[in-house]
Amino acid sequence: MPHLDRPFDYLVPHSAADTALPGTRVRVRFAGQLVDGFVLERTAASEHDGKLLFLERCVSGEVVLTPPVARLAREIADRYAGTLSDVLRLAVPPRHAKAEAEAASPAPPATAPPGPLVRGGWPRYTAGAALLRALSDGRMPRAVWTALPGEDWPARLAEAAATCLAAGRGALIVVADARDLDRLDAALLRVLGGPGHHVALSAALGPAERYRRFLAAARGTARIVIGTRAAAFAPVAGLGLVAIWDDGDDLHSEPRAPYPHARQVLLARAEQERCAAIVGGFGRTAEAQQLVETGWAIEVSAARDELRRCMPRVLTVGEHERARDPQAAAARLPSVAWRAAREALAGGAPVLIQVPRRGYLPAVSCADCYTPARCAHCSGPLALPAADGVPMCRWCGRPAAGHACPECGGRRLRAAVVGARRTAEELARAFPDTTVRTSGRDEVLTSIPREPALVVCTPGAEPLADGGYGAVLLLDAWAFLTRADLRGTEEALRRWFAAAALARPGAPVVVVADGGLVAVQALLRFDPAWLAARELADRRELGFPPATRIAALTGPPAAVAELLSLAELPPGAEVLGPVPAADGQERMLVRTARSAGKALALSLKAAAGARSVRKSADAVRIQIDPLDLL
DNA sequence: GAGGGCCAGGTA
DNA sequence: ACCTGGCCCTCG
Repeated sequence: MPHLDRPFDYLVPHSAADTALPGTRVRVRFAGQLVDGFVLERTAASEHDGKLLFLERCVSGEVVLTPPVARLAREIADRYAGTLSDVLRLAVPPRHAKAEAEAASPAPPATAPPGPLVRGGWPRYTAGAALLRALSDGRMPRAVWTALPGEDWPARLAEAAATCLAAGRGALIVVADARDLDRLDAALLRVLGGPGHHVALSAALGPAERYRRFLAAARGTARIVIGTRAAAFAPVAGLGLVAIWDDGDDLHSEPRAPYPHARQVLLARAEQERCAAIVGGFGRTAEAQQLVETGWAIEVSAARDELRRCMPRVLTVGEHERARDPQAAAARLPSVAWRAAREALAGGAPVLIQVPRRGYLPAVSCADCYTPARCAHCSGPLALPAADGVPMCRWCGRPAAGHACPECGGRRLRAAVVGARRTAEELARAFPDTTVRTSGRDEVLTSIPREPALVVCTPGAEPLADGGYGAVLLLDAWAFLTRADLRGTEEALRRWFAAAALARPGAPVVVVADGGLVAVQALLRFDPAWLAARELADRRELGFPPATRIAALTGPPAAVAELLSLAELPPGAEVLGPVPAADGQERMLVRTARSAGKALALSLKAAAGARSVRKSADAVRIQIDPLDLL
């Protein structure tokens, strides 16, 4: 409960004096019932005037909530207007007694920790060698790292972590998904020369294995922890470095209350534990740019001539050229893309084709008047799941067999957006002798061999190609940029860079979008920093995060209004809305200066506490700087 | 969330 | 005199 979000004092019986140490789990009687808790601190006296109860029971002597993590969780709860226990649910995995017992005698790492490291691939970057040197000296460098195209980023991060370990400190690296985690895991095994020094934490592990690995970190057996977003809270003994890869990926944003973002958790941690930080990616977010512009972090990116050496050759096909291109009308590929693909295949290399949408025809419109085809029931967009299928609503799933256009009565449909499956089908016809593979949500390919093939993928599912792709085609690239949200441009570029980074140096990257678009310009220059600086400037102008702090309050209108009436918002707070949200709810926004962000969150938390204490019905969701706002 | 005290307004 | 519901508070 938000109004109960504070520590409570208990007496420790003599029998528990050596067990109930800070960070252990206990059971206590609270308001008459038995509840779970963590020991936060042991003190000689209590400030509480009333009488104290004894701890009911020590659950285990295992220290699972180390004092630094407890402090971190408190700060994150405050920043996101949430409760400590909400954050702890994310931070500390459920206990698994068997795992705890069997791991009682931890198997130490098979190999000795690595010595001071080879400088690896970092000297290719400005300040790269200095970054490693600082890590190895145990200092706390902070870097926004923009990786070169084709970079073996898992190897670089593994080198940074190993350098920390050699200097006697731990490291924590967070990636977006299981695929990236596997790659990083493999890189660490290589660089560290074997298992034992590191653990990989992810939600996909079973409860026993998850807890087992968590304990290896908590006990300091494994000094390097890698994982997906929740690992940002993992205990790491003597933390020397936190790092996040691809911080623009939506997956770094936790979908459960209080909705923290892994980047922010790690940055808070770097401050609190006075350790080094690396925010890396092929692209750059406005948030990372802000770290550079405020001087919090330094920029680690390639010198221009180093970039030129490994940069692909970016070509654009705009809408005008497309319209005049007879082949484009007939098939999916503009002739520039067609030629690039053919040459790459002839040279024995695979070709990557990124399509923004999966499925067959994920959006269709009237063949006569181009009106988007919508569901008669819920107005959702109609899609064609297969060549000979019946159109279906993408929102409610109802088939729309008898669809007739409300504008002109036409019954024929045409593609409004072409999906990955349909693209693969068309390419198979256009290149009859070539293997066509697909990689998307349903089946993601990790890597493909060094041989001619067409690889159709949706963003984020690009397989690695041994030796790199001979050409990369970014089809329907404009589709990203028509998204109404603010992050559309940044997101488009992030995905294009991720795909283009897999091309061989000098190989063509064909982007089907107008060359005048800002995102396309950034791709042509291969300069994510330039786009990020523009993005950040735009956000400043519009008053959006990270230039400001915004809280989104979502719930039934009366509940949202009540919360706002109870909140003592910091001076200068600006209330915007309401806008309708799902299920008859509505959403209000509260905007403050960044410097008032903490006060904003605390005031909303206090108001939520007041609502909770008066047992107000209907929850209001409080989100700080939510991604879907942008 | 549970339990309890307090008060207003009802009923026996 | 007693019951009920709403309101508000505490919980160590």
